[in-house]
Amino acid sequence: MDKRITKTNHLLYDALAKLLREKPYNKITIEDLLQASGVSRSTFYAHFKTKEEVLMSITTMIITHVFSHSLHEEETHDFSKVSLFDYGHLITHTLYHLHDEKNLIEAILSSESKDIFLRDLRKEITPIAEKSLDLNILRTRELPRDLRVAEITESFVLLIIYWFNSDCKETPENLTKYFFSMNR
Amino acid sequence: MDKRITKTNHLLYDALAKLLREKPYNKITIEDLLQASGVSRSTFYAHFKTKEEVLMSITTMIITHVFSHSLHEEETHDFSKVSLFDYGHLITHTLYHLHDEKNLIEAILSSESKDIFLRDLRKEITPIAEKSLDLNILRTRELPRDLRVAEITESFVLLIIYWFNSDCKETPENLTKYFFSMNR
DNA sequence: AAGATACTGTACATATTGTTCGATTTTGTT
DNA sequence: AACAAAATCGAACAATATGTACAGTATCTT
Repeated sequence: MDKRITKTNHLLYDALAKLLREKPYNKITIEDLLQASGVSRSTFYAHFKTKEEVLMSITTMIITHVFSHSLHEEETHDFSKVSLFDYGHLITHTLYHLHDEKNLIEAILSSESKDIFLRDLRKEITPIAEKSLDLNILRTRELPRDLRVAEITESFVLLIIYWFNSDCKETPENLTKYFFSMNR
Repeated sequence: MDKRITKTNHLLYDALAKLLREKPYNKITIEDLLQASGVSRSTFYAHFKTKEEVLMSITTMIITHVFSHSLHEEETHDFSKVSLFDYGHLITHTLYHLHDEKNLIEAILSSESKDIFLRDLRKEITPIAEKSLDLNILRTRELPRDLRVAEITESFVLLIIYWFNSDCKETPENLTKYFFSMNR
């Protein structure tokens, strides 16, 4: 990948993160992004069509990083033997990775762009939740499968929101405990 | 209230609902709203500053209607005696009211405006969830209070999303059962 | 019926979006 | 080190959207 492209991307990422702390996402214009990043208009449009695409690009970057070790990617393993302990460990691990991007995630979660980020996050978590059900790691409950999957997914999302709302004070280990508290 | 204002409001509501079925919320401009509603530019700005305000106005209208009989408004009653049966009945009742606005809610939930609607919905449900915890109608679990409140609130939101996603096929009574399944 | 209030239509200033293109700088490659 | 490819810049421009102002008309309330 060309260095220049990576540089431009990060200039825009940082600019958006900075702007998100100053004003609501809806009020941020592409113009603002150009100003704050120093990237020229023509360069911007060479990469993105809208500011939503910039945000989605950030989101994808974060999620790719955070979930690089998650359950659903390790297809080669024998998951019929995954224990609750392993599973908990995976969650804890994921939370630590999320913490690496604290600044960026904080900026996103404190704005209306939050919903776009969470939408992508849910998309990533949902298949993991499905697998967890199939492997009987988490209980079925007396619910339609769709609803139960959504419930598991959302419990994780709520956890993250809670965590960042309280400035990541609690330990990932504690949060993992909460997750099981919600899903046993 | 002046008839003309009500009329203008509903012209805009209907226009937004119509547009939401045609294109994503972000792509809808005030210009579009004026075209589709037949309301003049100056009249629009006499009532609203942004299209978000129109959506919030719709949301408020729906929520006011739906929750007019809910738990947190009947302060005069003696809720130390509220039974699970009464509580379930209240949920069922609320769902029936939601169904009255099926068309509008469907349009909103199928678009990105969904998040704005759900934000207001959560704001309405949260105090009810808090009260339900205080009255021991729903269990505490081993969670920080904030997180448990969010969990209860979200279970109701998930229920609604699930319901409308499946075109409101299931009965409110069934959904109420699901709600307790998630919260016992 | 009369005064108040809301609506329309037009006009206009300003801001934002999105595209184009030639000149310049940086990069990856040999 | 030199060259070709690719990315960026900057400036200019058309098209669209936002937001305001005001004079005339229609409608409501009492």
